[in-house]
Amino acid sequence: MAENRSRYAILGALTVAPMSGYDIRQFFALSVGNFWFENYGQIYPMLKALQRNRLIKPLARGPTSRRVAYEITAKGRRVLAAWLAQPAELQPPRNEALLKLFFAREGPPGAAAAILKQCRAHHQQLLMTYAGIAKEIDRHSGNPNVSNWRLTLNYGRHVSEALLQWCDEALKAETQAPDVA
Amino acid sequence: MAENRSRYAILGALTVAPMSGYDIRQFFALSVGNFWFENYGQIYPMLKALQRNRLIKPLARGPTSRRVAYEITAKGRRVLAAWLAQPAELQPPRNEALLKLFFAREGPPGAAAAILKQCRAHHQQLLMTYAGIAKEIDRHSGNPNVSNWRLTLNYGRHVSEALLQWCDEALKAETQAPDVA
DNA sequence: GCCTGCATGTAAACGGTTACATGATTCG
DNA sequence: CGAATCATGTAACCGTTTACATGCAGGC
Repeated sequence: MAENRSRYAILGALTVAPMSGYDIRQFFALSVGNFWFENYGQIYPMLKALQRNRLIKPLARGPTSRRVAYEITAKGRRVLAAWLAQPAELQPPRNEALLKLFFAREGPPGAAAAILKQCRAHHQQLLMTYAGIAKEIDRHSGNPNVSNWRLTLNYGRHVSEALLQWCDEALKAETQAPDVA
Repeated sequence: MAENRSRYAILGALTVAPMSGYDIRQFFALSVGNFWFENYGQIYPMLKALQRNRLIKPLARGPTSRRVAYEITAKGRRVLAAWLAQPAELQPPRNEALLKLFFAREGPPGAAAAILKQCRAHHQQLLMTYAGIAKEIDRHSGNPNVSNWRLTLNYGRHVSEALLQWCDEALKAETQAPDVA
């Protein structure tokens, strides 16, 4: 398995602003939910661990609030930077849709077509979501991070457009020589 | 986490031919290694479990060999078909490369460019691998599965071509407005 | 005889998800 | 007051990887 990426994801989130565990989850869900996610079961224990290693430190909290926000330390930034300098893991090892398509002949008639249609709808939906995100990004021009936001957004766009085309080609071939014996 | 897909992957492999645990690992590594993989720690316990549930059954083995091959039963085929009829999980939740790009400004100068170059080389390499696989598939024309093999192959081609283009666009933008402050 | 590949397996650790428990705050 | 949301956390479980252990078979 890949090494503990939640550690770096959380450190990265804290470079944007000091955050609580709750904030961190919101951050991932609302900003980069299309390619990253963290849940509480990872976040809270990791915050404790990062604090023990002095990679983050808690900010003083108001006496009325339970909320504990953390900020990244200089050491934390170094650890994050070292990770960012490493090559990334490209291409996840498993793709369930392709596995199903590979064995589709063993499924009911039209199983392959069903997955292709599901895939098509999925990426069409994604492209609409991306269009919304693009507008959102445009509203923050001036922020030094917009170029990186557009970068990750364009990744999704390229992939979804390519896969829409793939679905269409495959569905066309499917109707000409269908699975149904 | 997604439900136990190793179960179905192994059942699917056994529809191709009766196989031993060793064979199954080879099968995934050599045929669909670009989008699926199983290791022994999953395979052998799962074979026992599948046998207990009567989804597969061991073939008689020669007295000289330790090798135990399994074949899928009718019940096993039904279970596999039921799974194939279900919608697939599209788009894995985590993409490490995009996470790194998203926080690239926190890394050393040129961190984003380094990842983009790595990505470019990766997909160029993949496209060459795919060309080899295409030739391999052509050699099996007549096999009823070739259409599905081409389907999964084309998925990879579409994605890699799209991402090559994405890398080039991104690297071009990068050299115009580099990360290096 | 030795090395490579065939072949089967297990234990421990790790990463990640899910479900649950608890209670404060805020707003209508 | 009640509902939604803020907020923190834990325990159990599951899936997956890694490392290890064992030994046979075939070819150089």
